[in-house]
Amino acid sequence: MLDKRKRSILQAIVDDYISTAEPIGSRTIARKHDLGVSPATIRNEMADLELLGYIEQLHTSSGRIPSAKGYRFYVDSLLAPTQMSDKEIALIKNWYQEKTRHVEEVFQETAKILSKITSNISLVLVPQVTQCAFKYLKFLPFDDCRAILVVVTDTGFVENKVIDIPTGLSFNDLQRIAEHINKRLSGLSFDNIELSILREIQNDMLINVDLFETAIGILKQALVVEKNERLYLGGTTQLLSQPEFKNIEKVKSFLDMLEEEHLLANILQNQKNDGVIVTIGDENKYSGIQDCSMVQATYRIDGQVVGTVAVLGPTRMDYGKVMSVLEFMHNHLGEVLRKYKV
Amino acid sequence: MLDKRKRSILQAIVDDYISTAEPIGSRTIARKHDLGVSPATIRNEMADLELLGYIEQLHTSSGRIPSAKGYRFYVDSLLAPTQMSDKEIALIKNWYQEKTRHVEEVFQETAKILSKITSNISLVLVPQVTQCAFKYLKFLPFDDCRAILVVVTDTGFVENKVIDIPTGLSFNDLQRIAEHINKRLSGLSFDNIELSILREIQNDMLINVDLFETAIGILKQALVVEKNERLYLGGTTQLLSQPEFKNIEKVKSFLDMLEEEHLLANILQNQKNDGVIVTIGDENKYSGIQDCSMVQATYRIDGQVVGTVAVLGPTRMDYGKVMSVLEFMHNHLGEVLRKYKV
DNA sequence: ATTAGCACTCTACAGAGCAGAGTGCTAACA
DNA sequence: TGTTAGCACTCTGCTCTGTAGAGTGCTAAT
Repeated sequence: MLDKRKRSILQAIVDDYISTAEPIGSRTIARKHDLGVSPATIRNEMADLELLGYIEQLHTSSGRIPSAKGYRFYVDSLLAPTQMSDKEIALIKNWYQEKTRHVEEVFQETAKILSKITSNISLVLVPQVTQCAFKYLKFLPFDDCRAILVVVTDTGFVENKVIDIPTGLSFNDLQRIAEHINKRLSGLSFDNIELSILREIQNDMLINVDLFETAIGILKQALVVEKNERLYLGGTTQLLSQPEFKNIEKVKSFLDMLEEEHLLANILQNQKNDGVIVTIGDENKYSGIQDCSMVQATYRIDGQVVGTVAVLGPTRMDYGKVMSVLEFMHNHLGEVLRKYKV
Repeated sequence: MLDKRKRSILQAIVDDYISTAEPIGSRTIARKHDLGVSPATIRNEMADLELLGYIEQLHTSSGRIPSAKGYRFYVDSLLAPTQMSDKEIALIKNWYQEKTRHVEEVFQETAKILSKITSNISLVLVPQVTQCAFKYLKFLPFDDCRAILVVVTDTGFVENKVIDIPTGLSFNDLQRIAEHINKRLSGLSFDNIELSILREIQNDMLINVDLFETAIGILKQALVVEKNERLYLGGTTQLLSQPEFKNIEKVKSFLDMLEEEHLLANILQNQKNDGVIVTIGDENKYSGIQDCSMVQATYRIDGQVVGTVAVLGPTRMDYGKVMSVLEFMHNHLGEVLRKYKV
């Protein structure tokens, strides 16, 4: 365990580096932070800290910057848990009120809010429909050869698709099929709708196999659609403001990486604990972001975890601020979704 | 009118500059293009071309680059109209087939295709629902206090929203309201649905003013939703590959500008002619893109222009390629939309 | 244990010098 | 008269050099 002075010095280094992005020297610390000791003493302490692996040097005569281990210690032991100010909270609530009418907009605006406040990239993982329960589906008339299929979940997600009516089927047939399916599937989560159940329904109905396949195909298609586009990204342009992305090549490869949406979605999905989690540098499993840090938080509807929000940025990020914002989202995003959507 | 040799030289300059992004000197032209004259002669011709305003010099001893006027002449008189190769066309068609299931995806993938092929930013302006005709609306049950409103247009757009059932109204009341509205509005374009008609309906129905206001409010809300998000952007990261955006500040201000979506949407909407249009440099009205060029093209469904696609990039863009791709979209996007959507 | 002093190291920046590419002008040539 | 070779000139971009500034580690004194 570090003694008090070492902790103060480490804290000074991390704080300063986060705000200036410049390596910190012993004189700077002595000047800015009143530790009551001379730069020389600080130098000795810094040499110790470097030996212990908490800070690093870019070259022999440069100041020190925090290592991943240093950030980790800072986040775990030095950072006083802060809350967002009432003013900021009011601002966010107002933002939601003004800009969101649709569910999708809540996710999108959440991504915008997060990136705006933290000046970093934000990710919002949308609840997967497969975790919701099927409520009913319904066919609406469109014209002689087409109909509109509407699928409704218990959480109020509504998905629709214009479909061709299979030849040989009347609109009434479709309605009968819908009724049957609804009777059997209503209340089941999409994850639990297995082919076996669908087969049963088919037997019950004694209808032509082909027609049934078509109907199920349509249902599946609607589900596929819902699965897509379930990750909202925000603030990719914020990158350009960060000094670590002065190099345009770096920006490019990073943005290309971001387009591999499913990878990011996987990372977010794998969060086990409920709450705010910080992953620093090479603690990240996914190599594309090993020189970045990610702070993520789950959010819940009716007490159940349905999705994750996250902020991704250079390891040199304002952990205090980012964590407080995500803490807020962790506690309140469910409420917002509830209020605006369903 | 320029004589043949001047035209060849101008063409050489534009072609080379488009592919290398470097100013072109007289020797380079003599070497690469077999014009049968010495660099000195070319120098004289270039001096003339500069005087006439077709080319420019960055500093006294640099090579020449095309001016806006030069590009204009190139596009109008030097560029042989090219068509996309069969291979490319097959590639695009295949892309649509694999990646698009939903209408929205057609727009999104169109943006991706355009930016990928042209290495520039692409814009896809989605048909506004207000140009379509209202077909019908329908309420679907959700729970005791909420219902789902579905609005259907004649082109197959379906919009839905979960709404609170106004207190005092039963689900049956909603259905009666829907029937009435459908009877009166079906077939009208959204642009033509004026408040006056809505008032008439209200009188017909002899229902409580408040309730009616609520119903109309809901309808309007659905329309507002449809109006949003009608511009798809693609390939913003392509910018970073262009040498004119080496400067990171430039990239940043440009991306910020792009976020003002409505401005871009306006530019695209104002296209009067049906077909492919090229706007070079300061021919652009909107100052944010006056050092860029934009190539835009309308697309049609059933012969009627419903939207615009465009490619935006530095004036130094491959006009031949961009124009051929947009020509293709002009002719075929309607088909694709028709095939995949309705 | 702390600190002042000192020699040393590394970066960032500015200026000098040079090679390379390009130009305009002039005079010679077909 | 149109074309060309030759030449002096200009501007950029690169490398090299020197210097100021910040920072370090070590040593010896407090």
